[in-house]
Amino acid sequence: MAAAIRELNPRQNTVEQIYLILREEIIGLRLQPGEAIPEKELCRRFGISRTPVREACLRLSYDHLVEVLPQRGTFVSKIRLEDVREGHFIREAIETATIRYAAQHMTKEDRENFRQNLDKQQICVDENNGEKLYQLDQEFHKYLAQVGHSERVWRVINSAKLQLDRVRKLTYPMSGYMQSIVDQHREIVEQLCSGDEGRAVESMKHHLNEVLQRVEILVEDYPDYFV
Amino acid sequence: MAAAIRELNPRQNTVEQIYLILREEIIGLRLQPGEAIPEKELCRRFGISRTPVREACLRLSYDHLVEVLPQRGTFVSKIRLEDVREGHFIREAIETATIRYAAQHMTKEDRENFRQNLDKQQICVDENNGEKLYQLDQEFHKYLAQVGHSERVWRVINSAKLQLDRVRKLTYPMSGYMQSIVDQHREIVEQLCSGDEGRAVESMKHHLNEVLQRVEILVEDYPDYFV
DNA sequence: TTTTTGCGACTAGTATGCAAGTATCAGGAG
DNA sequence: CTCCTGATACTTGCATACTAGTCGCAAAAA
Repeated sequence: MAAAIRELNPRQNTVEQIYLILREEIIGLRLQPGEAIPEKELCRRFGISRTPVREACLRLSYDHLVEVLPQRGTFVSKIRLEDVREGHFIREAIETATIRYAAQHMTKEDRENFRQNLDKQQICVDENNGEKLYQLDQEFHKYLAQVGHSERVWRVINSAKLQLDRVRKLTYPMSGYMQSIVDQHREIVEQLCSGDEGRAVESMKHHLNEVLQRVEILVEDYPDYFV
Repeated sequence: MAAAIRELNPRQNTVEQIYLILREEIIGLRLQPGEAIPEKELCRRFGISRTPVREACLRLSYDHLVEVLPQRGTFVSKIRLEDVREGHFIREAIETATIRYAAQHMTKEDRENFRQNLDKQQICVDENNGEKLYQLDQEFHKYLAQVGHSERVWRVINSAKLQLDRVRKLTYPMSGYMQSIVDQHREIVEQLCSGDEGRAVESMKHHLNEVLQRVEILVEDYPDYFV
């Protein structure tokens, strides 16, 4: 396990900071599925006591990102394909609803923001920058969910796709896939802007489904990550 | 605040038990929106130390059922109508998707279970037993979500409607409303069983929307519960 | 050789005390 | 009378110590 010590801001909520750091490392696969993460080691790493570390681990366990086994240890959860599929089901349901909602509530400013986001995405493809594309991808879907809504809708979507996200970046190197993602995003935006709600929904479904399909293939290549 | 001491099972996870008890009391309005619930008092009440109490409160705060304000106190959250509406949005999106899914995957056993549940609901209406109807209502939607899925889909729906549930029972006394709920449930099941997917979805939307409408009225009658 | 048993080193669960920030209210200044 | 100030009694955040259960290995028994 990585031993890099990161500075925490003592002014901010310690638990939240630890939680975000660990979550990011689990999703980024720097903490691998099945790996043990003893609380004591996390204490040493962050230079704090067990209490906030434990509370962060508990919160991660609510997200099903770690499993806390009493008197045995804390482990990064392995990925269950069943969970990925159910996350997809939930995500598809909400995201198609957000598409319908956005189609009717989008402002000129929203359109402009989407266009700018898409331009940046294209640059990432050209520069083969997967990490940045992932973030812009997140922003894209987040912004879509927030047209007319608070951050809460996005948080539900985000937590539904957590398990998927853990292996999603592994699919980026597939030939032409990053470009394909951006093309699909662009299609969705164009259909939204032209008011073609029905086709925008279908494009979103197709987009999400392809993401799922790509991930399901990974079970063969990375069997250790899955249950 | 209620001071009843409840026995905890020392064999089971303490935090989980506290969490479930408090959640149930918040949703049942025995702990009222805005009310302070100092951790120390909960310690006395359950006869345990602050650590597990605190962890339960943290978890409740992730559900937005309480607000933990550092150095100030822990309070039962007031209800934001905006949150109720967004919860409705999420719930409607997922529950209509579950209807579509159930329409295609329902077994004979499922049909029978729905019928039995509906019969019990009718008895509750006849006996004017709102508490029991609430539970059967929960079971109804839970069972629907679990046709072909694990409990996880239901948990997302349930957490989306948490804020709504906190005041939902207050609408039951409205004249004829309990019967109306059961009638709507019956309509959904009938359309599902006859394979009329589209109309079942519309019935579900109508059902959920009426629940929302009834709750929105309450803001006037119980202003203290809302922000 | 194989199986059983018990000790030791680990783990998370819980209790407790202190640190640090906030609200309240009494008392004094203006 | 009004406003400011400071002591005090709260609150939660965090650190630490202890409890209790699990795992693995070594040594003893079969």
